[in-house]
Amino acid sequence: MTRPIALPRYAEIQRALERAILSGEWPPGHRVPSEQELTRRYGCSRMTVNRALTALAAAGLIVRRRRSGSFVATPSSEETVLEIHDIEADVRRSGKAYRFQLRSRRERRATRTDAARLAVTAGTPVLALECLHLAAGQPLVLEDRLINLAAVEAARDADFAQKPPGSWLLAQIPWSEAEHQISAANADIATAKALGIAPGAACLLVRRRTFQAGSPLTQVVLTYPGDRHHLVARFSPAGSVQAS
Amino acid sequence: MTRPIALPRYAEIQRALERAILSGEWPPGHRVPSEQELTRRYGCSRMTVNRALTALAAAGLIVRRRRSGSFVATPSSEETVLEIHDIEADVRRSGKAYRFQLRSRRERRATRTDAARLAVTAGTPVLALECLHLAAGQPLVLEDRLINLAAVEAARDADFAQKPPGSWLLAQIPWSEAEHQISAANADIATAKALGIAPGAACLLVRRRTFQAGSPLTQVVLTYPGDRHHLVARFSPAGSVQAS
DNA sequence: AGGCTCCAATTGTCTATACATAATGGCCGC
DNA sequence: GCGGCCATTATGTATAGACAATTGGAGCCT
Repeated sequence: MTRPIALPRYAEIQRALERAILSGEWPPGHRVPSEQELTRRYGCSRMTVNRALTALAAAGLIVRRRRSGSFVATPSSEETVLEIHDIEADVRRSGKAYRFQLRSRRERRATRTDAARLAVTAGTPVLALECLHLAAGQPLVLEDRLINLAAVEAARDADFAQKPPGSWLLAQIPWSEAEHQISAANADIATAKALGIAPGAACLLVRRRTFQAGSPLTQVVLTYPGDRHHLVARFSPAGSVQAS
Repeated sequence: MTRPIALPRYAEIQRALERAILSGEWPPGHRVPSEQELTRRYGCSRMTVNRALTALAAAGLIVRRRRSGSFVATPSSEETVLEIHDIEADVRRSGKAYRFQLRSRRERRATRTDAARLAVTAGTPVLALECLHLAAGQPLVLEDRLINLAAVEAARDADFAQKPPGSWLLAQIPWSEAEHQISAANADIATAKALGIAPGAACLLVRRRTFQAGSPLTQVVLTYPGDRHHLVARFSPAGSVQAS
């Protein structure tokens, strides 16, 4: 059992705000509590709160304006490699209708393949989900997810037919580390059929593993039609302040 | 006229150290002066110095170790989406033989297509290069590059048959901002032939534009065989990149 | 109404200080 | 020598306080 290690307070604050933003609880434009308010709420000094907010601003999650306050940033319409986004919130934000299909749900003990995908030992209880996200009625991305039930027990009882597992996880489970692998592959028959593209069409694969204090939480493979989607990353040499 | 705005002191320190590192004056492993020392040198408090060093550490330029001090980081051998990468150095680091072919070199005034790719006005002098990087004798990536000769005049006389343009640019030209777009596409006939893969095979496309103070320097499209290559990004919640 | 000034809220930066934490390198006992 | 203990050093986090810069909005004047 991994006891929650005491994070530094600034990190804790940062996490809390981050979750509210990424989960969609605070939509773009929503006003983040002022430093004063957070200082009171978390019982710490303003410098500590400031450090958390400054980091969030550097990460592009919030925008800060003197006298006005801090506001949740409106994400660019393109998906950013550097962040974990809630697909549902993303689609709705872009003004399109969102729909979601749970195509399969299987609870089992990890096979050797599962074990390799999730970085757990074989036999660990896992939940395998396959779903399809649709934007404006058109297939957007195929999600093939494994959840480590040993680490996320609540997932066993969650109703993933109603709420996409990504949204649920983002809202429920804090994570400390993530890893993306991005590659390309030709769509196989099943994938092509699900996404409504030609078999063999190039797809963009985003493989993501998320960890909490070193133990794996979930692994997901997102398959995007290659011609309809791209990822974007914008950055400066040393992560210095961006002039927007 | 933009008069030099007085940067905050932490930013000034950060930039000074950054320059020493990026210019190679301080090689990887070189010990950065301690906070004490910098405090004395810049005549400011330790918190201010600490802020600069913390930012550099977050950006992965330095590594900090208690009791030992701060050291210039050795660039990671992992290919990270977040960094601009010298393909030659990377291949050699992985122990494979590196070879490089300049397939074409054309100097011209920007066509409308060029202008759109590079974000310059049509008519600007540009250099168009196409090259192939090989690792262990096998085609690794196809590079299709445009260089803005108005911004990088020295490129006109550089011998890109000897040194890959990416390496040359990285060594010569400082950049302030970059943008990645990652997508997937099926290989067309020419691409397939160059990379030695089947026509229609899925390829990973990395489109990168680099800027200096707002003006575009270069645009490059890297085409990787989708099955042989992937990009990796490791990060923590707020987007602070972890150097592992 | 329209325009002006001024106040106050909020963020941005900086300082001085304090204590926690990690780890190197030497001291000491054997 | 050798092994373990410990002082020292450097970073990591946190605090309280201060002043600067920006700007939304209230209130005032015309």
